[in-house]
Amino acid sequence: MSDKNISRRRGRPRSFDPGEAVATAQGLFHSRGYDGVSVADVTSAIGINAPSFYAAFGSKAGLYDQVLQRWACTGAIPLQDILRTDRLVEASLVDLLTEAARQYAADPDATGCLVLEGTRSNDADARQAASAYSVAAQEAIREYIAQRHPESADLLADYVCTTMVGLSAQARNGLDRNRLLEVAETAGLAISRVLTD
Amino acid sequence: MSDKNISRRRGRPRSFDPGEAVATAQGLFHSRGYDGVSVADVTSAIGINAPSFYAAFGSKAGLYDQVLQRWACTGAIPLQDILRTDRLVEASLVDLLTEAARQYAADPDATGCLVLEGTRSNDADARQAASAYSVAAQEAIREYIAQRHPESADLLADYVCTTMVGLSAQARNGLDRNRLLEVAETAGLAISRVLTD
DNA sequence: GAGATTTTGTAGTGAGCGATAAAAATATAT
DNA sequence: ATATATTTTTATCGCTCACTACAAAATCTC
Repeated sequence: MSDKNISRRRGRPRSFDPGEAVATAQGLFHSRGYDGVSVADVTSAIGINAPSFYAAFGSKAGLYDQVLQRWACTGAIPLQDILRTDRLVEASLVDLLTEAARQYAADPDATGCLVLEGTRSNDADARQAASAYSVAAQEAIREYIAQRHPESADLLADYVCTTMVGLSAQARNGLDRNRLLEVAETAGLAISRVLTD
Repeated sequence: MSDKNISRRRGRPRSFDPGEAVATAQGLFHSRGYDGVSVADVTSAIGINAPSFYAAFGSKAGLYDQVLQRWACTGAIPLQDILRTDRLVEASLVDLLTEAARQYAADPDATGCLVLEGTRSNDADARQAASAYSVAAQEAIREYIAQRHPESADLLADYVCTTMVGLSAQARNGLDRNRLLEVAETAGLAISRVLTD
């Protein structure tokens, strides 16, 4: 066996790193939304021409799929760290909302939630791709609540998700971190009320 | 003075009623959003050609302005009827949220709030036009609260508006009337908690 | 080096967008 | 009847969009 297991692919080598390209595209999509970013925007940001883009990603929707995957690994709120069994459900849910508020306002050039905003695109493919992640998150939240409060799980999951959607939209409307945090904490009052009655 | 004060305009008469055209356009914009409706969609729905459209409305943004005006007169939630002084502030605000939930899910082909969704358009002009109505509504809510609870007005106005934005988005995500209503009532718990502490 | 393989840059494609020029059509004013 | 005013129809315009055909360039295998 030769000393280089990593035999480089034949042919002309790529002039760009697809991983970095996905990261760049994630920033664009988060900042301006799927519809607000053209393929030309992406290629010029990466520094490549359109054919290189289509050879690597297939289509704009294909790139978006990879951006969403990257987001799930690196950018998403870590639900399993927040929805813990070692504290009250209401404490976890309030933590989730306040963490969302912090994250949605963290970068003034990329406000709101990439996925929640993606579900509002005018492109059916992009909407469906983002919705898959959104639905999965809502279901995870619902099951977490149901473990200890099955009778309130549906309602509270709807309430928490609606609040997160509202926080994301308001972040994009320009509300700053403090105002979002106060809204998140106010929403927490309703959660406590539901779970302690 | 002649017997016909209503002297008809000279020239070829219009083949369509601009008022009805605005109503038709309102339905389209509410259903598919500003970006999701093309001028060709509007003109074919009205049954006219593009030049007639531009002669009457000037531009797509001009039509949208008239749609928003019409919405304010006929479709908006009547804040002055709901934010009354003859009942508790919390009762009015909960009524506002539940009325929003009802209205946002009333027509399955035109879910959510025309204006709140308009503020999320990719077109800067449309965004600004819709935001003017949205900001005015938030300010009216804030001032209503401030009359009796000045210390909570900023926070509660943010909270109520964030909840309404969330309800509108969730209505467009397909949540039915009952689920929206339950979310609205849950949000009301937080309002009571803020105002009675 | 010869041939195979992959990516590159150039230069487009067709479709849809908002908006318009020009002239025919239809009304009133005199 | 003629002139004037307004809207109509027809046929575009220029632009951006997502996407691609094609051949030259760059690397590998042999």
